[in-house]
Amino acid sequence: MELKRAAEGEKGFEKVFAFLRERLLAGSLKPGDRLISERELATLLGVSRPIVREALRALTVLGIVEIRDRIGTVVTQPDVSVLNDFFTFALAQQADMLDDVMQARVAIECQAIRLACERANIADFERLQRALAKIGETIDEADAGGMADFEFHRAIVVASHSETLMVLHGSLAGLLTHSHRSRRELVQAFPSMKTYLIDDHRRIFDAIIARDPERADATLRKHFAIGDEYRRRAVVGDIDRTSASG
Amino acid sequence: MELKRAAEGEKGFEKVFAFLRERLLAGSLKPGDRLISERELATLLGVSRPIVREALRALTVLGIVEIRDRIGTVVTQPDVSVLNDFFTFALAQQADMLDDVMQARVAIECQAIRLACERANIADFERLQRALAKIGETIDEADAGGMADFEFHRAIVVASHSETLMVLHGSLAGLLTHSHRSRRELVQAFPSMKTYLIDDHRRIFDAIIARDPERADATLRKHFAIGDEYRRRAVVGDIDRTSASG
DNA sequence: GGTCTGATCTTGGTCAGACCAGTAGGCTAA
DNA sequence: TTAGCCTACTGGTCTGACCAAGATCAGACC
Repeated sequence: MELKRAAEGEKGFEKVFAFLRERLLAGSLKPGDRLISERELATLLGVSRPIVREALRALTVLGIVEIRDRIGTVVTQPDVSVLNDFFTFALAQQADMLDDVMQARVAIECQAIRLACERANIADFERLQRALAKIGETIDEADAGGMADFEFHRAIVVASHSETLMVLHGSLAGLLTHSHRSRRELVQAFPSMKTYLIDDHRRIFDAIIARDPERADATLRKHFAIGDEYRRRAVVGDIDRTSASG
Repeated sequence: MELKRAAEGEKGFEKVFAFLRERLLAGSLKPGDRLISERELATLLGVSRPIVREALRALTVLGIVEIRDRIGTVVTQPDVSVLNDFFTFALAQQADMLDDVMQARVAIECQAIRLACERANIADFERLQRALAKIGETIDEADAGGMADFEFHRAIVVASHSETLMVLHGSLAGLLTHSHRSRRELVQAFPSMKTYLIDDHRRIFDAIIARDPERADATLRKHFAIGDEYRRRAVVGDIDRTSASG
């Protein structure tokens, strides 16, 4: 049935979106490629231009393509920054999602550190070393400290040389920054956290240098656990009883 | 007279998007609320309806609102599943990345199995049990066997009760179905794989039942490693020397 | 011959008005 | 009162048009 429903049974928007998704997933549309013009796309798929624009706009907010005024629409390198939009909205109402996303972060980093132990090269070590040093230097600054912390963890993922892990980790970064920030703010209140932060990252670094995946994973996992513990105790005002860091 | 010059100076789409974002972040638009009609929104902001639709479509792909045909646009509860689109696109553009994507899958599942050890309930156990049984039943069938294999691993992630991990795993799964298939095809050629497949999954299941995260993680990790080993040896035609499974 | 300039084509950005198809709610008729 | 219809409203879409500015290339100028 349905006379106007073109070849596929999808609605206008879905049709265009599906058409583009197909090409994008199949690889016939790669980053850097320029799409055909909106008008052509419209006539090609038998829909109106506003519909095409809806689909392109959808892909834009997904960070898949970029609409350049008077130039055309080009496929972009997947850019995780768009996810900030989503996170911003989502966090505005559903703050409990943070813990859940943190699980994914732990997953990514623990796998990354294992790979890093196998694959890390001199450049990776140096990056980790720099980040480690920075953590020490900025231990008293909330903002810079959080940044240094993030850079260290990011360096771990980079050292894994796994593009996929980097993409996923980058995606979660939006949430992590919040987390890192608030964690750092605890430092001001609880001096014992300084030791935890510096020593823990040092141990993690050492494990990578030693190329010991099991130890690295375990150390990193413990690092996260202790961080959780700190935050939990901070809520109830009880801190400085975290002895089991070794 | 600068007719189309927007009051705020933003382009049409940005204006509408910003307008809605404001209300959403401020909380004056909460999940469940219904937006005013597209027409009203258009006249209210001094833009055309197609522009309003672009903005609404953008919010739709971000999972913030839902456009209901002939009903209206309502604010939805944010959920991470919208990231599925993004990840699918983003990961698809790394063509040779199958092995790399596998790393992410290992990451997700190993974290999931740890959480599963803590959080799994009876229903989860039952689902795992069913999947385990199915693996045994379909050990000689490539297609059904691959499906059963996937279901078991999926059940692990579901048992983690982490929405984020489920979403990520779901995204990766699509890219790895091929992998499952080809692995299963090895079974026909190398009988020793039957034992590996059945016993390994059994051990994984047992570890979850025992609620032992470390053992579960290690067992699952070994499971993946052995699978890799099989495939590697299959390439060079040398198989059935995989003694180092214990 | 080579370079600069400008008209023209093309592209995205937007608008206005229109029609369709269901949905919801009020109104009418039984 | 109640069943059923009618209409206003909603999203879904199309058509055709105009604008502004980058891209292109012919023709003028050096």
